[in-house]
Amino acid sequence: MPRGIPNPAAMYGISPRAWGFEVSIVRNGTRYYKQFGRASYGSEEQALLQAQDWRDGVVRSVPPVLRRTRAEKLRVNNTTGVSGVFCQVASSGKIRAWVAKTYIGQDEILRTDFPVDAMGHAAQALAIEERARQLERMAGLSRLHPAEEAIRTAPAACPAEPRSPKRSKSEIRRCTNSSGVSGVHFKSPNVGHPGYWLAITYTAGKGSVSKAFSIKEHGPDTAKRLAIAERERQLERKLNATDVSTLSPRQEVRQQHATTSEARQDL
DNA sequence: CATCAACAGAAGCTCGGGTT
DNA sequence: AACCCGAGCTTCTGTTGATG
Repeated sequence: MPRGIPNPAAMYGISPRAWGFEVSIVRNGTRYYKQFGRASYGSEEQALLQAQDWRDGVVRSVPPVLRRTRAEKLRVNNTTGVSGVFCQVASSGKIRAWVAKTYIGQDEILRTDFPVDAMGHAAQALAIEERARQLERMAGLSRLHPAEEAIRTAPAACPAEPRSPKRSKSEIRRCTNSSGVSGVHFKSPNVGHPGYWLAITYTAGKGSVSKAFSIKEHGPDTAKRLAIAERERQLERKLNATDVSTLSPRQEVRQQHATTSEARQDL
């Protein structure tokens, strides 16, 4: 999708990525973003559904600013101190008129001139008053994406399709995984060796723990089963040890980020 | 000119698999 | 069992072009 052209409604704020989908929506200078990987949610469909759910939550909980609020905000190039009011200067440098101008819509732009010749010093005050009247006619919220309003005003319906919970990184099975279970692989040190199944789990800052189950001792099926069970125990120990008090500053920031994201989702 | 959607990619974490 | 490297995945920030 070329830049500047809005996505179709279903994909509002959502960009497809090689690994899944990314949601990115900006409200009043704050960017709300979250990524939904295929691997984390089980399938492309689940990743998209959950991306849409999260986006809808953001759109509902953070509405655009009022059009009037936006119109009243002073731009850096404003020279009069009142938004929508400016003076028209003649080529001689003399102020010709004070003007009140308000953009109501594409086919309705309000504009009233107050010539200084006819009205004298009152022209400026009259223009400011006129601008206030013009703003009275400006209603509603800022228009953003064509789909924004429909999403915001639609009731948050119960999803027809069930949502699968997000998996932790440790639970994600890479496309290169050969065993079918993340963190469990078959090892064969050399040609003559019958090999063994290895359960291995990495923990940031602590390195990895691993345990091997020899084919010679347990047989291929039992060794694999034991490795899978060991991997589950390793994950359990890892999750139990991941207490907030033990997190590194960076991890803590991430944890807080995730929490605020979820809180937003609950709004 | 500010704000937004859409896009792009760097950086860091984690895992798989080979090797010792 | 441990180490190492390359690659997958996530997080986060920067850029571009449209719009009002």
